[in-house]
Amino acid sequence: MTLRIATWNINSLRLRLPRLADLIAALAPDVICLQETKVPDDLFPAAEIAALGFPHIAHRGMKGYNGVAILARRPIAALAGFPDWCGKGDCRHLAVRLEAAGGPLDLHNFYVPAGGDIPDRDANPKFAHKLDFIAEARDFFARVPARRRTVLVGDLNIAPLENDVWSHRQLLGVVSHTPPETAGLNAWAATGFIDAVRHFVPAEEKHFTWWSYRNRDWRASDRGRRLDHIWVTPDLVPALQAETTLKDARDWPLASDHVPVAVTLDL
DNA sequence: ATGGTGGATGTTCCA
Repeated sequence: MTLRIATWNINSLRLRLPRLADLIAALAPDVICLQETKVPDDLFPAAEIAALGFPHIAHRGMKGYNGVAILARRPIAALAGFPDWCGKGDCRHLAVRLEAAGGPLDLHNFYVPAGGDIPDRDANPKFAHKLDFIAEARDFFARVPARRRTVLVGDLNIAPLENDVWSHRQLLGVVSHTPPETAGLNAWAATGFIDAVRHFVPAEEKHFTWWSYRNRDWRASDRGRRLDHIWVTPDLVPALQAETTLKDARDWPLASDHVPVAVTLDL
């Protein structure tokens, strides 16, 4: 069986519900992980999403900011027992178990703090929060030494490789590509994950998933970053079939500043 | 060095 998992920072689920239908039409995913839903749980548009073919939903939202959701065509079971990351009560993580050929598969959906503008943990509490968050995530995942059948996706808000940003040299001091962030993200991944997108796209190629709203012509200037990621445990690498980064979504009407990313697993 | 845009909110915060 094939399982296609998509991740997208939708930047307001209620505003961009029509774009969710576009994503489904374009990628035909089995599971969709969303970040920045910006919708409290009691206002979650579950019926509308069920009507799009995704009746199985896990969501965790709050008013105005953050918020994550996992939408599935087939049943999912929410997983519990995770930290309240950094003790903030934020809605930045959800995990579910999917039934799949060969046994269940765990799926984590993360929205890592953006980290503010100043890349200094003493001057900027948001940057400290970001570094602490990824360190706590690293420590949590390190507790299981040989994790299996696990997929981790999300807006991780860090572009770890030189070609994950439009200019490595110019972004070394910009939050999302600074050495403490990329080292922190690499340490998290090193607890037992493979970068599934770079499995398909050579590290020598520039590859982005986000382009700022503040560029007049995002495609021409192409000052992008790869902030959205899909990781899999090594036992799933032989199942990796394909990767799609839906760059055209950046030109959709009322676009998000992030585009959807998907991988297909043949399980 | 600066400011540029967008979403949710409410007279500003977050990205």
